[in-house]
Amino acid sequence: MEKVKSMEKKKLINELTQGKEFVNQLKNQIIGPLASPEECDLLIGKILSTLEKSLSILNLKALLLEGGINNTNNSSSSCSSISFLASNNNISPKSEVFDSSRDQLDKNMVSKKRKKTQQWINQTSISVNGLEGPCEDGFSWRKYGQKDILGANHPRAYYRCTHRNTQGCLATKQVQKSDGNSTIFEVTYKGRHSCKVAQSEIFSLNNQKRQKCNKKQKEEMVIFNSASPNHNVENLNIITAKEEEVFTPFPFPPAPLHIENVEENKFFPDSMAPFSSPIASELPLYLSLLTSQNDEFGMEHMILQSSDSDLTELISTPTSISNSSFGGEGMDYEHEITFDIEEFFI
DNA sequence: TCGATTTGACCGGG
DNA sequence: CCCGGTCAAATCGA
Repeated sequence: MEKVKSMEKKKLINELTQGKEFVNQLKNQIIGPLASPEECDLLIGKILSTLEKSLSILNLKALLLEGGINNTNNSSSSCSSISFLASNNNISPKSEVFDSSRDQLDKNMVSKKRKKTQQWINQTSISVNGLEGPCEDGFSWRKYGQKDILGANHPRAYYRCTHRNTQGCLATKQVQKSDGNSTIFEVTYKGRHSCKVAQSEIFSLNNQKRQKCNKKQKEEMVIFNSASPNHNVENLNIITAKEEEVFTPFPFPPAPLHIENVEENKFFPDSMAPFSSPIASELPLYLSLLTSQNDEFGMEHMILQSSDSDLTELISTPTSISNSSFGGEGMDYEHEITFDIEEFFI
């Protein structure tokens, strides 16, 4: 295990160092008078590649961690279950769901009394042209409640999928302004979209995004190059938010992120499991998607969280083709895995 | 008129 | 009994 850690560390450092070099080269290309679009494109490709490899390594690490927690090291059938802490800035303020789930985890060590639907926490910071609000995520939501939460400065809003009645889509989300930074919205997704409308939108938008990906990356590079040297995350958020109308809204957290109890992998036949092996062939594509999402919506981090899902609720969800593509229903989540880069190599 | 939002009431877990 | 989550009637607005 220690050897594996050491190797991963070296690989990761190597990849990140390479990436840094490529960025420097790109910087010189852009600033220099002989900037050629082809070379920039090539460098961007290299940078993305190193980042993807780094993420792959991080994914592998998370899987190993999960195995350690589970004490059932069947990582070959596990899905990645990572909380992405993209940077140390804007560390998440205390997340209630997160903490309660941590309690849940502790309790689960003793008993499995209560089951909850799976949930994700997505922090967004959007402040564009004086307008503030959580970013669009590609789905249509209907607000059904608002509640003042004890100890929180801001009320929590409850949304459910607009297609709940028509298609029985049981996805819900909760939106709450962060206590620490009122421009940050903590969005907690619960359940899974089963509505066809939303998913077809997502698929078409994702396709559009892939086509425009390269072009967009160039644009971002230019934007960042012209930005002040000490631009921060807020800058990023503003830039990415402005691009929202052009690029894909943040889709519902994709299935491969879900934590899955190894023993219950029956919901993921091998042929369907997005991470049937720690670094599967689909991984680069998936990671590419993932990083794109992060870029576009300025997520300071995206905490993935698993808890026990409500099996009965999930079973009642109408089945559709796209359901399976979103990761299979009825998974019974047992564990919460958080991923802290700082502790990564301890 | 109809769909979305607001908001007080209600429910259930802890 | 407290608190988070949901319901549903009232209200809004396009």
